[in-house]
Amino acid sequence: MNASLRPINPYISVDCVIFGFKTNKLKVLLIEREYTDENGERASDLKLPGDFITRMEDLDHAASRTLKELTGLRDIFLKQFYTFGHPERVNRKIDMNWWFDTTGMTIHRVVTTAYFSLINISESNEEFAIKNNASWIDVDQIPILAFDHGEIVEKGLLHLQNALKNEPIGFEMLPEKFTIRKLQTLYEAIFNVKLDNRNFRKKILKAKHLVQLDEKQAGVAHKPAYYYRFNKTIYEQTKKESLGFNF
Amino acid sequence: MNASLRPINPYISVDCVIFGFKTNKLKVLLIEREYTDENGERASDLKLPGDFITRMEDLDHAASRTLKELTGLRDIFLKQFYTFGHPERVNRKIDMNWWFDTTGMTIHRVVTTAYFSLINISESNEEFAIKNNASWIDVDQIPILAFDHGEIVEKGLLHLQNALKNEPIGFEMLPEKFTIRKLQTLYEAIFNVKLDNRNFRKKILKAKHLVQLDEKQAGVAHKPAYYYRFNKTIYEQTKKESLGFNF
DNA sequence: TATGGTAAGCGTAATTTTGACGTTAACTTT
DNA sequence: AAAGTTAACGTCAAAATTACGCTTACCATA
Repeated sequence: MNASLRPINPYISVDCVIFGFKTNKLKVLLIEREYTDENGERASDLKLPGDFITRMEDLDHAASRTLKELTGLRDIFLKQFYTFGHPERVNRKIDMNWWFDTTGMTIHRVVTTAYFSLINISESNEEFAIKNNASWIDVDQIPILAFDHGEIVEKGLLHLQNALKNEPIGFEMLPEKFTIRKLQTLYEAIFNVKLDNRNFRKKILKAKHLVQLDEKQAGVAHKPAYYYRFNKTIYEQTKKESLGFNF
Repeated sequence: MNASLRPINPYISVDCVIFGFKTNKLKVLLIEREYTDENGERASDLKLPGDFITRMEDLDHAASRTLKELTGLRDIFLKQFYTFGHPERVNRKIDMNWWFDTTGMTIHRVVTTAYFSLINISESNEEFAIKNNASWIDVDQIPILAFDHGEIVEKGLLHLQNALKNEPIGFEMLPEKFTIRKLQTLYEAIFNVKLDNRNFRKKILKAKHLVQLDEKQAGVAHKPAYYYRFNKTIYEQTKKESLGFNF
């Protein structure tokens, strides 16, 4: 993170709103940031994973680099959603100071391009994240964040919802094999609604891209559910270009 | 446009994909750019309206400023859709030279945030645009453009289509008063499909936000159509948060 | 003045989709 | 063995979609 080691472009950064699903809740991965407050005392708050881009680096590359450094993961779902460029978006003393501390440069203004990412939280990548002072915070328990990151998370959630309405990307936050019910609770968490399990099943299976496996749940105190897997090939072949207007 | 006159931020620019509707075709407003080619001869091609942001300027502000300078219009539909930041996105000699000529600076790399805008082409704003060497080009007749602007237009069209599926913004490209059929041809042009007039009417009028006026068409060789107007208040009150998944 | 062409605007009828809910099956826990 | 839970199947009415038929009101031309 020390800019003196790398030739950064101090005008442009990327920030990642990384979503995950744990204990049936939608979570965001946030990093603890330590800084010196106005009384000269050490304090901490939370920020989004992000970084300045380097001199000749693509935005997408900077985002996936950030993700990799934080989680150890490659090739995960990552989509640009908005660029925040208000000249006063970062104007608090503690934020300016933190930039100076981490880059060694006096930075006045940064335009940041935000990405959202979907991750299947696993033990290994969670441990990896914890080592980097990151932790999964419930989306509706997010405290005041550093910079304008609260606004970015909010907008990111809206974009996630919109994306999920138009393409089946929910499975990106689940293990390879998952039950229909698990997918349903994921949708419920993201849209903050209750859905009817029978109708959800009907609707999601009508599209053919979820294939049932032979394997069932085990050890559950009820009729065990079959596991399913997303099949990208089927999805590509069967997706219809619906021209249905929603207004 | 000469940077020596204004304190620009030479790292970040905005570009506007300005859509309009003329003779039942979807058009994009492009500017003729003159440059000196590799043989030292004057040549010209087309580019998107855009500009570097100034030192303390918001991205949205830069975009609407660009729009105002080009069309004379204020308060028109304008929405950010994507930021292009590939380090090699501008690497042709003629493009680099053109930057040098217009800014007086040697510029290596620019990240640009793209907006799309919807305009009701009128005589007055078209004249205004022509004075600035701009002209309305049919979306499926677009030649090779300067910089990576071809790619930007393409992505802009996809975002326009997506936006139009989720909110009734088509009227932004029509006069205050318009017929249902005109709106239909607009949808047909944007999505490049044929629609059934009876079903389109049914669907669009089911939402209550288009209100019929007393005025009819005149001078047409068929039953004259009533004019309609978009009513924002009704739209805000009646829009429903549809949670319908499209996949 | 009559006739033909055209799009407006009304309607109908079959099909598909949605939403609410009933029911049995298959597992664990007590 | 009984109770509790969710899976997975099915039913039914209402709503939305889709494909059309038809009459109306205008202009153009004969």
